Amino acid sequence: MHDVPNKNKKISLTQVASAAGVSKMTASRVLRGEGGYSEKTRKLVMEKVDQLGYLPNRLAAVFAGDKTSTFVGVSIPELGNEVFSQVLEGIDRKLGTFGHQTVLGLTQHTAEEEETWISTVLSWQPAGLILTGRLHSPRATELLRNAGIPIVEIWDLNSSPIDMSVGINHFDAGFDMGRYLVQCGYRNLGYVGTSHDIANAATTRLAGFCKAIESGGGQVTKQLCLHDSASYYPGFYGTEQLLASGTDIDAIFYQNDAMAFGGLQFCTGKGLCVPGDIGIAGWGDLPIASVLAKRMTSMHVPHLKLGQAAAEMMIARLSGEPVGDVRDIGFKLIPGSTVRNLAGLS
Amino acid sequence: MHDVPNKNKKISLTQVASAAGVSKMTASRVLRGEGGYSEKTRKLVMEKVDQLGYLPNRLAAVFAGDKTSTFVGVSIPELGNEVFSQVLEGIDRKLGTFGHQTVLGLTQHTAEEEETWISTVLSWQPAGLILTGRLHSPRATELLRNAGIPIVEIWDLNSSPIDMSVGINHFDAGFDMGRYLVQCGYRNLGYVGTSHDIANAATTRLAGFCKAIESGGGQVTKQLCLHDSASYYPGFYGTEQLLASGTDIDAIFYQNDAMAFGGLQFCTGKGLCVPGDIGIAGWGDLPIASVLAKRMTSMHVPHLKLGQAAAEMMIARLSGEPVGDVRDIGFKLIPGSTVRNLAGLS
DNA sequence: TTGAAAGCGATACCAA
DNA sequence: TTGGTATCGCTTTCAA
Repeated sequence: MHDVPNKNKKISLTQVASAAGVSKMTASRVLRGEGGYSEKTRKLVMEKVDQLGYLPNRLAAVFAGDKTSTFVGVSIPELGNEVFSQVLEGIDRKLGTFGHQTVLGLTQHTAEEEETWISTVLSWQPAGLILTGRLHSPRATELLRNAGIPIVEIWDLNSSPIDMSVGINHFDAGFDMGRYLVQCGYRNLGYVGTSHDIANAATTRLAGFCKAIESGGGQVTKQLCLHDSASYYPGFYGTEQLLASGTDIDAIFYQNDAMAFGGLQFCTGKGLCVPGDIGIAGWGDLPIASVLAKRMTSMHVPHLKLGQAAAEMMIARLSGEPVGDVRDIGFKLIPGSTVRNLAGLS
Repeated sequence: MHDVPNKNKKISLTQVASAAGVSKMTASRVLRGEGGYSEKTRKLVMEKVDQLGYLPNRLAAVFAGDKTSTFVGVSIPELGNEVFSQVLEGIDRKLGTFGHQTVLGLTQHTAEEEETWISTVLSWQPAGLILTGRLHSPRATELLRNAGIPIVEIWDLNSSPIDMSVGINHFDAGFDMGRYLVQCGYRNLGYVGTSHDIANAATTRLAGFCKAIESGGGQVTKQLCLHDSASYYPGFYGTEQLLASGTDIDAIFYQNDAMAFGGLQFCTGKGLCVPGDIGIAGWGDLPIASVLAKRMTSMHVPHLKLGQAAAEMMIARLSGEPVGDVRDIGFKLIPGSTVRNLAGLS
């Protein structure tokens, strides 16, 4: 049908070698650029490679060398939350630079999905694993401990990781946000987020937040955890639900900026002034925040950098360089203008 | 350190078999549930599997069986554009349901990156490939034609695909949007998008858009293609640049809703009324559109469904079911309120 | 119902 | 600078 010479025919190294009139070992050496052959031989072999359209079978190579593959398994809860798509982008770009491939796993925030995915991906002899979150099922934990490959747990900083960890301390980040709102004079707080079957970073953040509010003499009157994705519309209707309950909330903390923007739109639509009538605080300093007229009160976390850092730790470990176990990537409060700024911060 | 029996030891099928006192063929049969063994044997083998913590080596299995793996390579231009993260989510979830794994490739919209990635991923003997876009380098095209595995080209509908294709006709979609704006009375249009080294769906869309505008007696006075990602802030500053050029534009068409929202924010910030002073049309009907006070004029495309459809075609093909070559997933104009609605559509 | 032997495509190791 | 041979973990094939 198409006049390509090798349609649907798999060419093996042996065929290349015999076409070039050398042994397959020589051909193998040339292809790996390992050295130990003459320039003439190299040319001859490469010529045949092009001619025959030879594609190496990496499966066989890994298998023969008793090595791991260049795969890195990466688990992410969901892509609908922009936070995680940024992290994934950071990881994949960096891994790609070093010749590794991402094998993706969307766990939908469940430990069960994660466990299934871990055992499958391990059977492909990956070079390493990058996992979002620190909570795994008992069997998953055992699999990970026995895997004998580098493992980076990201997002929620883990002071005693299975192997390595990159992220931030979400309790502290939540606490800082709570403390800031207290400083701004808020006492009667609400929270809108999403819930999942396993405790996660957002839960930890909320715990830190509550702690700070309570320490400051306030309280988190109403916490709403929707069974939905952490996106714009859930922020919108979550706010509606929260305010409908009639409690006299003076500010709302959201799981991320997307939800916060949804909430902002709901409030504005109802004729509420932000921050005059109600304060709004988001999380993540997501791209949308950069175009809003009022800077969103939020917490900046370098998501892309976090992903890159995770990939870098992985690669350093794979190349035998010394790597620290734990890396705190940091966060930064964005005071913004969607809460009253009595704190005098800028 | 941990009292697990098999820490860092790889258990092979042979070891399981000898522990169970059977041959490795019997053990292999049990593990694959292939039949041809007694219940007693099955129990015995499975017991040892649990005891030893055996994890199969799928690399070896694929290799031995001379089959393809359960990998499906999926190339996506970028995750920063929410359109693509939705498509990817649709693909991965569906593939996962059928026991396949996504090997991700972010091509950054370049044919060169795509080519490199294709040849790498092919060397892992994937079951199939799902590629975003229809334009590939000559070598990539040859590799794809010779790969002998199912290939789905998504996003930009391809009437003569390499193998299969799912998506929409972007020219038609762009044309429809253009025609609608003409019907609404707009004649002097602007465009803000991003550019890449290869022509892509957005380019095709723009071509259709221009065609419609010109057929209607208008013109697309200014087209801005930024070297940036198709996100909020580029929409914002792109609009600034466009309007600074002084041409008397009455409406702007954007590459997607995120950019359009950025533009909307810029216009509003400058005191322009939308759609009174200027019309704004986005693309994709992205999640943010659901919380805006004014419904964004846009084009709905079922991104998640598109991803799922691609995965379904792949799986149907892999299981030998008959599959059509081309599937049009459709689009739907959202008239919205960010353009003057003289057309009387609702 | 079970097992023994061959072989998948490459690399490691040792010899020439 | 080159080549022969064993081997990786599993499945296929054929025989018992």
